Amino acid sequence: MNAPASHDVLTRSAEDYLKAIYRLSLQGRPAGTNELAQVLDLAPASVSGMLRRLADQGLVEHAPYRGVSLTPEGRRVAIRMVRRHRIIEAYLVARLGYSWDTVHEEAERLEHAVSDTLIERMAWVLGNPRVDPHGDPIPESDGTIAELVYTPLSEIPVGEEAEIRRVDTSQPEKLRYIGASGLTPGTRVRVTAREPFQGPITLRAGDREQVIGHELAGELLCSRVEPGASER
Amino acid sequence: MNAPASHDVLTRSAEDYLKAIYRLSLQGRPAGTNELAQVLDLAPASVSGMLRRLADQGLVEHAPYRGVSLTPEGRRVAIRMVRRHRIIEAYLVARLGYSWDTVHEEAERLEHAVSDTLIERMAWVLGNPRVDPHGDPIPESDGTIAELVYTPLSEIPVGEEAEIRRVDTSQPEKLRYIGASGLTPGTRVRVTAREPFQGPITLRAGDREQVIGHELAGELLCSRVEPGASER
DNA sequence: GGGGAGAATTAGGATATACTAATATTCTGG
DNA sequence: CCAGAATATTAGTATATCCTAATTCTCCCC
Repeated sequence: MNAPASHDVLTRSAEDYLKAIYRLSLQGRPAGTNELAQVLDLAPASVSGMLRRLADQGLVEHAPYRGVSLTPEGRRVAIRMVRRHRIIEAYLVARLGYSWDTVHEEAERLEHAVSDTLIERMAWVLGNPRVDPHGDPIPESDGTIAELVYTPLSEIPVGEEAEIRRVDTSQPEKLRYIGASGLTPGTRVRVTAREPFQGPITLRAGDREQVIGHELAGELLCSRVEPGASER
Repeated sequence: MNAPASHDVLTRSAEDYLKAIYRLSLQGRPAGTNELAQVLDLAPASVSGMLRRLADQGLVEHAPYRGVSLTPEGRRVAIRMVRRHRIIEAYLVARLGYSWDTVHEEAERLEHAVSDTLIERMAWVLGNPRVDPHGDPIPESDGTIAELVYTPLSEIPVGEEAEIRRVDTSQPEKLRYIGASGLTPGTRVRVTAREPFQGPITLRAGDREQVIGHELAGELLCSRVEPGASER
């Protein structure tokens, strides 16, 4: 499938570091040590140590005191992990009755243990889905990933309609709340009001009106719907 | 489900040791260090060390120079691992197109990573199967396991009929050969000849006649079929 | 019942990963 | 342009697991 790749085998830890660095790199700048430590829930000193080892293996580029970024090889590994994670999530929800707020944790462990074969079979059984249950894009097995640019619901102008495409959190409580509010990917909403200074946003989905906080709205990524047109 | 249990969490290694000790204990005597080392593919010295640690944790009873056996707690863990392993095998074969000669390896890794929830969902989706694809019994979630006593095909008298119930190997090549020969669990065979001195055994399955070695026949576990009666 | 053979253990080291505490570097505001 | 804050690294340990080599124990045979 993929992984024509390299050397020996990576440890779980190494895989987690690479995935975290990948995610932080999406912000457009190298990832910082403290930042990584926070995401991985480790002491910064531990991160420093691991970064050196990853650099020795050619997986990251580490300029001390300057941050880390992935080498092409490290990026390949990271994207492979992301593919695994999201396919697992999609599979567990579609075939084993998982809810979208509980899959993350399970996938977090399984992604390190499954074979490439199993991943490809899960993907095949599901018809090679392009997104996971949260709307996150699933990288292709060749490493291609379509990181689509969506607009946070918090930035949709009042009066406009938008379709929720992706929910950018993995916190179970948040996901449960969002799910209970019916704001899952695929839902169309119209912003009917917005209070200034990061204030709450009022929206209408179908015939249901509700108010959500600005921060939460920032995690609901949408595509705008041209009035009377089909978008995407 | 199960695991109302104990202390912290066990490492993969510890789980593997316990499973191996459990398997060896089925022979009716405590497991030896070298024996374990061989099964686990480790140096005997490493096993000695781990046994002490497992004993400290109350999972095994280790009389130095005398062998190890499981404590009730250790046995609980071991059986839990066996349940996981077998449910995973059953699921992969039933739902993801795995063949019986490739599941073992995948299950060997997954059994350490899946949650109890996932295991129970897989079991549920399959209708709580009682055996895995090799005919090995799946322990109940409460730890009950029916280790049925079967007769090796190598001991079925000439002329008698038997039903293959369980195939006692995890070697992929062997399993492929057995599968290709049609000697899977559920198959009925009649022993038509047997050469002395561990010689080959001739058998008829349906209208197909074949000869298999004595050792292989010892790994095909059968229930004898009373002529003209339904057995079990 | 003394020697071995074989089985098992201990001694001493290596690797991978994490931690805390101490130190070094970089940035930033006055 | 420098002092303190923020950020990051190094030093020194700890744990878990494995290894090889050396030692100890058990058992059985002559």
